[in-house]
Amino acid sequence: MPELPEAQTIVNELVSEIIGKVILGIEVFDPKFVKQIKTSDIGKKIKGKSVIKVSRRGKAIIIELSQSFNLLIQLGMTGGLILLNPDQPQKYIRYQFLLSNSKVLGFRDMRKFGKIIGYHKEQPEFYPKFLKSLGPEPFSEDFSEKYLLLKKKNRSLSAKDFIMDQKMVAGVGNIYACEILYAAKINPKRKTATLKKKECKRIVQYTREILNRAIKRGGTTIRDYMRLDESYGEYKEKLLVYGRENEPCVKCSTLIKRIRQSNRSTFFCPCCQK
DNA sequence: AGACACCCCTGAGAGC
DNA sequence: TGCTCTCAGGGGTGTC
Repeated sequence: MPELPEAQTIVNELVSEIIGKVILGIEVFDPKFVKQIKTSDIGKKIKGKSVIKVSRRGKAIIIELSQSFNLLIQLGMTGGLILLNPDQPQKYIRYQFLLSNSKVLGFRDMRKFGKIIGYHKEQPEFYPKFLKSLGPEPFSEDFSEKYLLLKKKNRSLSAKDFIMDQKMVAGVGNIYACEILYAAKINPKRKTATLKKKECKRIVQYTREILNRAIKRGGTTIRDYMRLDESYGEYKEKLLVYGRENEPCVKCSTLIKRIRQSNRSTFFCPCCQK
């Protein structure tokens, strides 16, 4: 399940592969993936344009092309970009780019939650809604203890739902939300209104720390996520609570509990997280 | 505006 | 063996 570190890993690897390359075309195998612009038009819009920049916003990947045309790629639950080898056909490729270096960059997504949006960055009316509503990046100065204190007010949300809210901060999903709250010693069921100043400070600190550590290890592979070259992320072995129901907490040996919040699994230590 | 339910989608794994 | 059911969850939409 790609969250910020997985998206960043893909971006880091894409940079050396596609910057400066010209897009010769796109083949769309499942038109449902193309949003905001007609599937039949996307090829015309990007053909012949070169890749200027590859970046990330939250969990999404942004490919900037010449003439101010951008592609926003949302990975969804199981999506990923991989360089394709024509000799080894891949399943679940939903669309693919043909590049000027004769390489093919494919979007692989088993469960079809991903999407691609094409837009002119100088036409605000077409600017993706998703990008407009995103909260600050976790590594930016805007994401601070002060900001959290302001945002948590008047909200009856749980701490877990709060840090997973993309409008609050961009890029934290279910796995890292569990890990961040464990490191910050905060019970995921706590109402945001009850969070103290020093707890907000810890959320900021550990959000950055954990996401950074995961990026250094190439992200987390639980089931489907893969890197550009199809290798796996190595952060999974560093997870302290996620996926560890009934295993002893590494700090106090209390068994890790699993509950459901907003229809998603939450893992936490009932003893360490107050 | 916030809270919440529901929908999208496929394969793995459990249970019978 | 093979069928059916449940679960995984990011994000959009619709309703109250």
